[in-house]
Amino acid sequence: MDGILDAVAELLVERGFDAVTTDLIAEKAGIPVGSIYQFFPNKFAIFYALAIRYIRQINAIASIPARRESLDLPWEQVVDRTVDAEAELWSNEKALSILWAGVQNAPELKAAVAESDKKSEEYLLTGLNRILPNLDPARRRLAARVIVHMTRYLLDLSIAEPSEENQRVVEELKVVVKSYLRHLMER
Amino acid sequence: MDGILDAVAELLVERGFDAVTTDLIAEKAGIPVGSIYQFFPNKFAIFYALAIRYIRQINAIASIPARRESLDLPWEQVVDRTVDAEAELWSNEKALSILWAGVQNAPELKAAVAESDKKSEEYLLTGLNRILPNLDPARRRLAARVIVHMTRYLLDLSIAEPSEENQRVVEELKVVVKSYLRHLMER
Amino acid sequence: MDGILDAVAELLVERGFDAVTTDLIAEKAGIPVGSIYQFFPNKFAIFYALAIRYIRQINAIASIPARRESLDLPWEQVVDRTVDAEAELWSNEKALSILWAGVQNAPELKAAVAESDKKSEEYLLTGLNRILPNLDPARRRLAARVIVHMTRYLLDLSIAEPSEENQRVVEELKVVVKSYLRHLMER
Amino acid sequence: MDGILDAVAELLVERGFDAVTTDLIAEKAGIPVGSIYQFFPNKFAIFYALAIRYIRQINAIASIPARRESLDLPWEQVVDRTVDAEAELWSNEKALSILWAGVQNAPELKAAVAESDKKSEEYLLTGLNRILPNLDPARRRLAARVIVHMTRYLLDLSIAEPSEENQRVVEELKVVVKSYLRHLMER
DNA sequence: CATGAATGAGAGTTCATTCAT
DNA sequence: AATGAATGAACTCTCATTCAT
Repeated sequence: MDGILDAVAELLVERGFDAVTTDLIAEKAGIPVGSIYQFFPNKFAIFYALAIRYIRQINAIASIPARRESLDLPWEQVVDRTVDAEAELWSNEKALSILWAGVQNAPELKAAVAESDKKSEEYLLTGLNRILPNLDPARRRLAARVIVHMTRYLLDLSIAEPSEENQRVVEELKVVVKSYLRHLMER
Repeated sequence: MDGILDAVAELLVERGFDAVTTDLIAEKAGIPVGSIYQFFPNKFAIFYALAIRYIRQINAIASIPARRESLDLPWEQVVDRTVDAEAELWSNEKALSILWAGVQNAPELKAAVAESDKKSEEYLLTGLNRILPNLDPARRRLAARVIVHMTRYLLDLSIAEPSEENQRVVEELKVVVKSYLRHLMER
Repeated sequence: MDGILDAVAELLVERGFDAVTTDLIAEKAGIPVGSIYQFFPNKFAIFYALAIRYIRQINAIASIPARRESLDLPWEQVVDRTVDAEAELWSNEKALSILWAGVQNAPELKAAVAESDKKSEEYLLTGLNRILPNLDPARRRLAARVIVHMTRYLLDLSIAEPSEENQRVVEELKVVVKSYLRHLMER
Repeated sequence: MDGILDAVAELLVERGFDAVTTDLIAEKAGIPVGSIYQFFPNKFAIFYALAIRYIRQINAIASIPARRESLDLPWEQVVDRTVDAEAELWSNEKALSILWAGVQNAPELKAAVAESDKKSEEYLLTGLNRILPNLDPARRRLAARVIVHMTRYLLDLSIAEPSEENQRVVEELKVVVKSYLRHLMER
C-alpha cells in the first residue's frame, strides 16, 4: 500500500499529473492493476492517501513552534528551524507541489488541506501566545494565519531545482517573518 | 474568440479543470465545436490564451510601483494600492487559481508565468531603487523577488469566497510587506 | 477548373492521397473553397476529372499501334514507340499512380478505367490484326489484353525516381512484348 | 489477433479501404474497440500486420523456383506452378489488391513490399541461374525483376470475379513468360 | 486472494460541404 | 457569382474499472 503511494509520487515527478494512469502505477509498484483496488476504492483515493501522508509530514513540521523543547530557544531560532524544515520538505518532495496543483478541484482534499492549515495555525498560535502576549487575540490569530500561508509559497520555488538562489530566498523569507513579528511586538 | 475564453473561465469555476471538455466549451460559448479550431490549434492553446489574458492583467497591476504617478505618493500607499489591486484580481477571477494549478504540467505555460513573474519583479525593483537606494543591489533584487511571490500566495485564499475574514488577511499582508521594507530601510 | 486539377496533381505528389483536403486544394489553386463547388459537385468528382484527364493521355498513347502512320513502320518499332510513350507518361506524372491507387474503391472510376483499357485493347488489336492475321481471333484479343495490362505494371516502377535502373526495366519490357509476339507469329 | 486481421480483410472487400473504421473492425471481429489496442498500437499497425501476413504467403509462392523439388521438373512446369499459385492467391484474397493500393502512402509498408519483391527476385534468380547459365548476370537479374513485377499485374485481374476469361489471361501470362525465357536461352 | 484481459463511454480533433453575406 | 466562416457527424484512441479465471 505504501509501495503504491511511493510509485505514484515517483510517477508524478517523472511524468506529470495527467500521465499517472493506473496501469503505470501498477507497473511501477510491481503489482497487477487489480490489486490496487484491494487497497483503494478508486484512483482518486490513491492521490488522497498520498496527500494525507504529506499532510502528516507538514503537520509534524508545523508543530515545532508548539513543542516543549522550543520553549528554551530564542523565538528567532524557532522561526528559522520551522521555515528551514518546511523548505526542506517542499524541495525534497517534488511530487508535493504537483499533487497539490493536480487535485485542485477535489473538494474532499481541499477540506483535508484546510484542516491541516488550521492545525498549523493552532501550533503557531501556541508559539505566538508566548511572544505576543499583549496583542489582541484576534490579531494574533490573523498573524498565525498569514505566516502559515506565506511560508507555503515556498511551494512554487521548490518546483525548481534546489539552487543557491532558492536557498537565498528561503533565508530572506525568515527575515520577512521575523521583521513582521518584531513589528507586532513593538506595538 | 474572447467568447471562448470567457466560456472556459466560467467552466473552470463551475466544473473544475478536468471537466472542461471541448464540447462543453462550445456549448457554453454558443458555437459548434469545429469553430473552436478556427481560433485555436488545440485545446491547450485555449488555456494558454486565457492564461496570457490573465498575465496581461497581472502585469498591469505589477507595473503600479514603477509608474510615474507613484513617485508623488508615499511608498506605503504604493504598497497598499498594489496589494489591493492584485487581491481584487485574484478574488474576482476565480478561474485564475484553478487555471494556474491545472496547467502545472505545461512547460510552455510555466515559462510564460515565469517570464511574467520576472517582469513583476522588475517593476517592483524600480520602486525599491527609490526607497532603498543604499541597499546592496543583489539584496534589493532578492527583496523584489520575495515580495512578488509572497503576494501571489493570495491565490490560495481567493479560492474561498471573498469574505470579511479574507479581507482582513489582505490588510495584514500589507503590514507584512511594509514591516519588511522598513526593516530593510533601517539597515 | 484545370487549375484545380493541376493543384490536386501537385498535392497528390507532395502530400499523398489522404492529405489532399478541399482547403488545401483551394489554397494551392489560389481560389476560395466555395469556388471549387462551382465546378465540381463534390470532392470525388475532382479526382474523377483528373483521372479522366489522365485517361485521355493514356488513350492517345494507346492509339499509336492503330494510327495510319504506324502502317509504314516495322512492327517492332511500333512496340518500342508505344512502350516508351507510356513509360514516359507514368514516370513524368507521379500523381497518376497515387491517384490510381487512392481511388481504388470507386466503382464509377473503376468503370472508366476498364472502359479505357478496353479502348487500348481495341487499338492494339488493330495493330495485331496486321501482324497476326492467321491467329484465332479470340486468341488475338487475349494477346491484346495481356499486353495492355502487362505494360501498365510500369505504374509500380514509375513511383520510384526515373533512374537508369528503371530505364533498363523499360527496355526489357519491350523485349518481353516482342518475344511474345514473335512466339505467336511462329505458330 | 488473427481474428482482427480476418475482420479487416473482410471489411476491405465488403466496404472498401476508407470505410474500414476501428468501430467496424471491432464489431466484425466481435470484440470491443479497446481490445484492438491491446494487440496493435494504432490503426495503421493493423493494416501493416495484415500486409505482412500476405507477404508471407507471397514469399512462400515466390520460393517455388528455388526449391529443391523444382530441380527435378522441366522449367516450363516450374513457371506454370508458380504463376498458378500466385494467380490463385490474388484471386482468392480480394483484400490483397485493395490493401496494396490503400496503403500506397505508407512508406513503412512500401519498404516491406519492396523487400518482399527483392526476396521474390532472389528466389526466381536461383531458378534462372540453372536455365540461363550463360547469360550475363546483370541481365539475369533484370529478367528476374521484370518477371516478378509482370506476374504481379495479376492484381488487377483478381479484383474482377474469378471468371473463365480471367483464367485464360493467366494461361496466356504463362505463355508470355515462357516465350520470354526461351528468347533469352537462344541468345 | 490474485490476476490482467476485457470493456466501452467519452475524449480531442478533422474536414467536406453549405449558405449568409 | 464569389467568399470563407460555420457546421457537426464521424473518426481514432485512452483508461478507470470490472470480473472470470
